[in-house]
Amino acid sequence: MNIGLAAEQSNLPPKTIRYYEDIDLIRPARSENGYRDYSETDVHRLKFLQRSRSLGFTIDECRLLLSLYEDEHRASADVKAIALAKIDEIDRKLAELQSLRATLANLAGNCHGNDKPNCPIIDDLAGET
Amino acid sequence: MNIGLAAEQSNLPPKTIRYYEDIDLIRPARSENGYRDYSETDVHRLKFLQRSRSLGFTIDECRLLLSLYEDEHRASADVKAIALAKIDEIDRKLAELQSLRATLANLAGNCHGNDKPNCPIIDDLAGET
DNA sequence: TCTTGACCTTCCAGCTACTGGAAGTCTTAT
DNA sequence: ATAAGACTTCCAGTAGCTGGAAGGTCAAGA
Repeated sequence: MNIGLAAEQSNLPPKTIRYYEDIDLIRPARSENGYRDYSETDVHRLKFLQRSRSLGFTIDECRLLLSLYEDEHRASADVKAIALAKIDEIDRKLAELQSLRATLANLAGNCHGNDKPNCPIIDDLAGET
Repeated sequence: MNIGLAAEQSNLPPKTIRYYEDIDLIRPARSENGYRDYSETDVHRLKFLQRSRSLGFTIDECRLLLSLYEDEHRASADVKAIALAKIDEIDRKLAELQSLRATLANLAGNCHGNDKPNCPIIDDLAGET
């Protein structure tokens, strides 16, 4: 099938699919007219990539997951380790965002938000206690 | 003062400070030998940028905040609006990360994590129910 | 048959916010 | 005199696409 249909079925933009080919994540056949020709297997890979990316895995992690996906002798422990590492990463990001949020909420809570220039948010950014 | 000292005082790497000049966030004077020459005011701006960036504001938001910082006739409502918008953005990111985390934790929780190939994480990524 | 429009191709540039490195200049200390 | 260290500019690379230009291909309608 052509890239348009593959895009529709995998829920990925054609541009992204071409990019994935550029970075060797997928290697579709070519029709005689030079068009890319995706097999069902190719579409499975694309869907796998779409889902993996949407769960926050990086391209390199996707590459690894894809190789495990296609390895019949994989150990599920290897897959689980990747997922747990990603959860750790997410937890770190959550903590950071929560801390930022608390700081901003505190600053905004102390700001009158009127037409006067006096502003504790600006004061904080300027390093004034 | 030279860029090294300005870097030390603002807690920003020299490379970053030069980049900020490139994108017109700061315009230091030049000494006769061609070296950048930062005033106390420049350092205040740099510190302001460092703090703003560390709170998650984008460069463009910093540009805006900086203009408010230097505007004696600013309305604190304008500053507060930026902070509240950023909090909203953080909340959206938090929700997304929490959702990702829940999905991954659920998948990992169902995976035996042994040396067998059977793996519900891979199954999910592959779109298999 | 011709044309129009949709789809495909490649290639290049740009996005965010820096960061690394090369090649060369200047200052400072010994 | 020289060597270390700090400074300069410029170019390239990071992640993961996305937009656009210039052109080739294909199917349908007048």
